[in-house]
Amino acid sequence: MSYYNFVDRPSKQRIQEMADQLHLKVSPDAVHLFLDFQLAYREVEKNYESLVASFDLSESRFIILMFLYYAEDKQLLPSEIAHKLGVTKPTISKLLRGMAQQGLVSSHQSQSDKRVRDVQLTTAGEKLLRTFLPYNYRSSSLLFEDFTAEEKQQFAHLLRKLLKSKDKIQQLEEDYHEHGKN
Amino acid sequence: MSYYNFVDRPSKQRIQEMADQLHLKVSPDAVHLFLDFQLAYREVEKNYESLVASFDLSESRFIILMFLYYAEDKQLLPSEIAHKLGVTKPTISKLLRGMAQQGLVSSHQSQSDKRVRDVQLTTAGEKLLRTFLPYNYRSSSLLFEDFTAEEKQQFAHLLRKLLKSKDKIQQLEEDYHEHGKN
DNA sequence: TTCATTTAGTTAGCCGGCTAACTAAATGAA
DNA sequence: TTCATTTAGTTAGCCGGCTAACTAAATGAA
Repeated sequence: MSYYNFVDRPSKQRIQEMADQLHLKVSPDAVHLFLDFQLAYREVEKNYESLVASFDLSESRFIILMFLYYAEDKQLLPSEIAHKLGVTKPTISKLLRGMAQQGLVSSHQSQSDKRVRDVQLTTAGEKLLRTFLPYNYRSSSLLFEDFTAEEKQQFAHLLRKLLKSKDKIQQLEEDYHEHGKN
Repeated sequence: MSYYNFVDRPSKQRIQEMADQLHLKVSPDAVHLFLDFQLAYREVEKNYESLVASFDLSESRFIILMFLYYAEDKQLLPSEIAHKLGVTKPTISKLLRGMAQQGLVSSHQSQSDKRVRDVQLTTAGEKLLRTFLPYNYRSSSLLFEDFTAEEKQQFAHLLRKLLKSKDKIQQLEEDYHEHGKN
């Protein structure tokens, strides 16, 4: 069975009804648009992750291979990779252990600092990266194939705008912690 | 420390260089735009999930409360909830067990079909839902606050277009399974 | 009426995230 | 030079996803 994220999506009417019931003066458009955004991402990402998985990779593992490929001596520290990828140390620890088992990276204790392990891209890792990369390029190209140059520009603009607004949600959360709970 | 998803993003130049190296005739724009899309979603979603977590909920738990609220007798079967939410049976099984422990739902074996458990929204569950809902509306409103009506319409249009293109990635994967592996 | 098939749900175990708590090593101020 | 502090990494255990394999009950064709 093929699962579709969030099958039962509320209609604008239902969103409006609920808002009225709660005496909220809001437009249902924004809620609906946020759901559209989430759905679009999740459906696209599901197919993208599935493509990546065909190569025995995950998106994170692929990006780690890219980081190593571009690093000096094709080598980085776990903490550097964690920072670049934007994940915590325990997460990178698990990912690298898995990639080492796959033979995509190798790691050795550093001589200069014995707390540290140098993570090295293996030839197998580089080979897999080169095999997958064309598919990665193609997937993005296909995804935006039907977009005009103007539409692509618009989309980038709207995404930037959205990204800037994310702090407002954080602000809302802080307001709740300060006042809302009482 | 505040983590930022995927800190080290490749520049268009780097994307172009790699494409040249692989002799791929692709524009780096699409790859870059896909990364923008992923980043925007993940950053927004991170803050949204954090807001939801302030109410001892996750997005999935919140949506389940909504389904139950709108259901006849405020009651559904696990399999119905799984279908509406678009997740597998094991996932819903875990979620509902957690929500029952929180006291948000209760469940009882059905008389008519003994394989089945009726999941019921509790008064505590409904109360929490009513507390959180205004924040949910506000978060979406804030997110799109700076969008003009036209921009919202454009965004919805572009997201629909993107959603339609997701099948091309699946097609690419099928092509790989058939031909690419040889 | 029986028995193979279907349906509903759970359990085990994996992945990629997280936090909390830990060990080991390096650092730097007194 | 010492020792508190910082830094690097791991382990345990949680969450929300998944697949595979299972049990129990309902169903429907012979």
